[in-house]
Amino acid sequence: MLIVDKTTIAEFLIERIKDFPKIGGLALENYIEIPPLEINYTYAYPCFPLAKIRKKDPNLIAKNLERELTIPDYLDEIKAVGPYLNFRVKSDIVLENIYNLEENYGKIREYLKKEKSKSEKIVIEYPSPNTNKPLHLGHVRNMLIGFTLSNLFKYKDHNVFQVNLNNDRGIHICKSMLAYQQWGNNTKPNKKSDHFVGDFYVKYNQMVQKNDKLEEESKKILKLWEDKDPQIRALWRKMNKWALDGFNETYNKFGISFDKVYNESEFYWKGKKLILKNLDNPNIIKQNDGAIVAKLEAKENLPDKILLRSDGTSIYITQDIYLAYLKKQDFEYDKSIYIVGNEQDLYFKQLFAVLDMIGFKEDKYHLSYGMISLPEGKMKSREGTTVDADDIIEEMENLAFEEVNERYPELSKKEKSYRAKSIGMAALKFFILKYNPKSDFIFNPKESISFEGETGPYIQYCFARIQSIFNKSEEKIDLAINYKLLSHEKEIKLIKQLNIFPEIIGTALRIYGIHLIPQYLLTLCQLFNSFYSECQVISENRELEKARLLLIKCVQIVIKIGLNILGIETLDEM
RNA sequence: GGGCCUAUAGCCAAGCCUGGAUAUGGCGUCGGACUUCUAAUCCGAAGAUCGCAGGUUCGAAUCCUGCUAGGCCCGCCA
Repeated sequence: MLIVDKTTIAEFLIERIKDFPKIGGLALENYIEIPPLEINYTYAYPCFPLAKIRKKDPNLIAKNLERELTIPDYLDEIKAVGPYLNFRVKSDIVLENIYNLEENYGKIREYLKKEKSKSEKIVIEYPSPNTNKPLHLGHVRNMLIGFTLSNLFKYKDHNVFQVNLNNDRGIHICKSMLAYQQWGNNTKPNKKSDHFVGDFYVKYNQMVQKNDKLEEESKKILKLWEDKDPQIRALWRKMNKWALDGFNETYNKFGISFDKVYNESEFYWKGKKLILKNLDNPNIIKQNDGAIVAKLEAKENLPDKILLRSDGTSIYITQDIYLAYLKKQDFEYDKSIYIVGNEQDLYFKQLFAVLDMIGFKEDKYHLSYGMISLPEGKMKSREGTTVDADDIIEEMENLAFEEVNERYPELSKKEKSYRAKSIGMAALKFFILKYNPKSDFIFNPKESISFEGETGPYIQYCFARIQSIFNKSEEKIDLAINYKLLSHEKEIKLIKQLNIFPEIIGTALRIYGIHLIPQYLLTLCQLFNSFYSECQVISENRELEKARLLLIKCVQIVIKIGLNILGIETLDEM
């Protein structure tokens, strides 16, 4: 087995071109690019830098290189096109690699070189909800990013620990509690229990408009809570359980589980000691009013940050500092990742700066994702104008059920709802994951719930179509094919796309760009569908059929790897 | 007042890290393809001053500067 990627091509060129321009510090792979889709070559070397050195026309240099270079056995062709030197990798190599490695194909470089890019311990913290209201679309994005990133690290053989932090105390919780005390009549949930709790949070915010005394009342409850008033604590435990029970149901729907769940209420005061211990640090100062502040302005060019209130009590960052140590102690991690929205960008810069300042120089990363808003504007949980996580799942599944029902009315109800669940979740997950996590986007409920175009079901459909061909074909799939037969333009494009999959996986991990995987799958499936409509697989020509079967088998393998990482199921029929 | 982010066809996005081939898809619009492996599909057409103005470069959507518009954030909330 042999790997041919950008690095391979760059190594090949560097060995043979004496004046190959080595621009400082770049990784080898950066000299080579993947040509645009319409160019039927796998890799390209642009000759402009050489042209500069040699003071010659890049077109001419490309032509000369084409003549001078002996084609290595892993390439079909080296071809000068304008100022570009293009390379085409042999189909045999690509298809054999995929067929032999199967689910491991996406990590072929590590696999073959056995350079065992050492397995790291990685802690990923998400979605860290407040326990006073149900999960909404923002949490859905958070969960999908966290889950997918975890899968991606796991796929690359890292040791991933998923942890969740329940923000289960504080004034916002007390507001829901107050509303329940006032208007709840001590009733039990008559609906999904976190929704039941959330209704009281909305109720509070409605009522506080008319009666601003409620504000004070909720502060009283907070005080009572902190004084460990038994009745308030009992109410708090009861409502928190309702909220968390509801969350767990939703986590289950997404297939998410955690290695450890932290509750803010169990340690929020513990950071205090840590801060006080660092008072000898010249940048951590006790002000005249007693508050402790981290001076970040001079050194870090960040606003100063209060670490402890003037009355000595802790604030949010106090416990986050403690939690950083706690996670290190619990997992001995190499890297700690926080999945948190971009409205907290500054907060995390400050948190990390403070941690560095007090000697906690661990590898920390804030994966900051953009907000989802609705066509009419921002979602506000206070006003209950959010897109609810459970509702959107249900809506997607219902619509998928209708679609399945329309196409295959004769199927059993059980089979219909099995497919509907799978397709509905695929649509929801893919819709959110195909966007760059860093950018904001607008969720238009009417247009978003679609099973056509750039969607999860489109990818699933592709998989099922391939499966259906396997069911019909009498030929055996194996590597004993005539690779020369795969010469149709659509086939060449497909093989080119298959070849770059491991590099996509590598880049996605390096830049935390998990959207690269859905984007890649879309292109792959578009190419497949285009191939499908032009090239008949099952055929009188047995040799051709065998060749094409192997090709689409490889497509199916890669789709499966990709969807697995996204937490999307494949269906053999749909 | 300061900081960060964003701006790509009617709409939604990819591409920006690492400058390179005619700016890539989808939705919508118009036209076409099911007696052939699943039409949740495919093919074709129309549709882009890549926010504006400069700069760097052989070459800029991509890098730099300024400007405009929008979003988010800015010491005792979480």
